[in-house]
Amino acid sequence: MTGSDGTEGAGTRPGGRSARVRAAVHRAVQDLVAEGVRTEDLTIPVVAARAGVHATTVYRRWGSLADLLAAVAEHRFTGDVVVPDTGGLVGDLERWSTDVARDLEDPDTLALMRASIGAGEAASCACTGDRRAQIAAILDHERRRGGDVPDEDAVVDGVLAPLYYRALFEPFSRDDEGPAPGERVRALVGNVLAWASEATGERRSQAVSVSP
Amino acid sequence: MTGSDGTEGAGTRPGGRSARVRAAVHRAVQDLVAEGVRTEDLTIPVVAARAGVHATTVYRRWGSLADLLAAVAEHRFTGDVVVPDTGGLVGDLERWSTDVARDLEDPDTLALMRASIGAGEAASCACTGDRRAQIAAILDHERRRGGDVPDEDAVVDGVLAPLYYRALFEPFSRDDEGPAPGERVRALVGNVLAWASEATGERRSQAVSVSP
DNA sequence: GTGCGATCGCAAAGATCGCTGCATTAGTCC
DNA sequence: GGACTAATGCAGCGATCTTTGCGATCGCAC
Repeated sequence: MTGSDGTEGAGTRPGGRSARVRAAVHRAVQDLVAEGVRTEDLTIPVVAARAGVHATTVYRRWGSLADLLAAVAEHRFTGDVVVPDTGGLVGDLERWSTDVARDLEDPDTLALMRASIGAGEAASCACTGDRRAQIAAILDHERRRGGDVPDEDAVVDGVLAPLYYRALFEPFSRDDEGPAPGERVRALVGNVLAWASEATGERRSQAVSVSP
Repeated sequence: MTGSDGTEGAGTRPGGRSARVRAAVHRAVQDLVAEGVRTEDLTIPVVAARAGVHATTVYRRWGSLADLLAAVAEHRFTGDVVVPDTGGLVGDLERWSTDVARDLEDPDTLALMRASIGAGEAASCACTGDRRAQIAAILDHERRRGGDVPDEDAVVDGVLAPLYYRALFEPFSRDDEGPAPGERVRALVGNVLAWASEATGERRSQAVSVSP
């Protein structure tokens, strides 16, 4: 899911040891966060010790914990979901949304997201990774098939936002009552597509397209 | 939910000085966060100094910064929005959503929310305050008027979630292009009500009610 | 008004963090 | 294979945080 293990390969010397250190530190952050280490106890010396790396290295390469978390979040939330191609828009969106929802169900992922959000705006924005790009790709597929597609922002508002909201602010209702995850995702996708097909006529840019 | 100024109102002595200290500390946290103090620089001694209170007091009463932030967030995000009564469901929802959106536009509020989310699950959930209760109240008003109302979860998914998502993960698009805040809110509310009126018949519990 | 107990301020000690020189290792280029 | 240089390890320092014990203050009940 994470592809290769190093993310900022653009450095001047991305060779063997640097990549190993980076991977170890990233892994350490994810492990610690997953183990439920409180945000205030998650400090650079702790991360360094877990990674088997000297704390100085972490200070020099990432500077602050916020930057480190941002890097880890960006590395974690990009490229982990492959854009599906089931042959139809409904299938693509449902499959993709299910993948996203499953990702957000993971307590480790959620913990990393919380920590990143707390670290600041940059790390926060990194949590959505390339979700918009994935949506755009799915819509483009369908558009090339000649189908009518909803607005990208409509998908963000109608599918992505509810998934993230529930994951963040109502995590308790995960295994309580309520519809199964798959069913919930299908309902959300269905609603978005219903607006779209309904608004192909006049009020497309009025009721559905609610953003840039 | 505690009504008075203190969050842990169940204490043994909620009297004058304790209340003053609590208010001063809460105020200090909000002020510091509003001033853009980085999360890693927001420490208990700093808060105490700003509040004109000894750090020991803060340590003893709140223990950790996470708990303090959780208390402040809960205090901040409850009771700040009065449920409107404009005489109709559309007006009520639009007015309430606009209030919520305006609240989320405030950088201070946003920063506090970020810090709280980073502080843990409890503080995170406190950020939504009694939003669900407010929605339920609005829907109840309309129900008593005899009107058809959408599901509470439909409003959460269709209005609340998009507002929170944008505020958290795409704060940059605040004053860029795109529709005015009011227009955006109206579009979201319009969509939710469109599903509802459309689903009054058969598929109410299928397409609209996507959760418990 | 008086007594009790919770709460707060104060000062000092212990612990941890974050940073800065210097020596060493290990990629990378020729 | 050899030289060059980025990247890491190491030790130590100052600053800050966090805790602890004690006296003083203030709110509450009688």
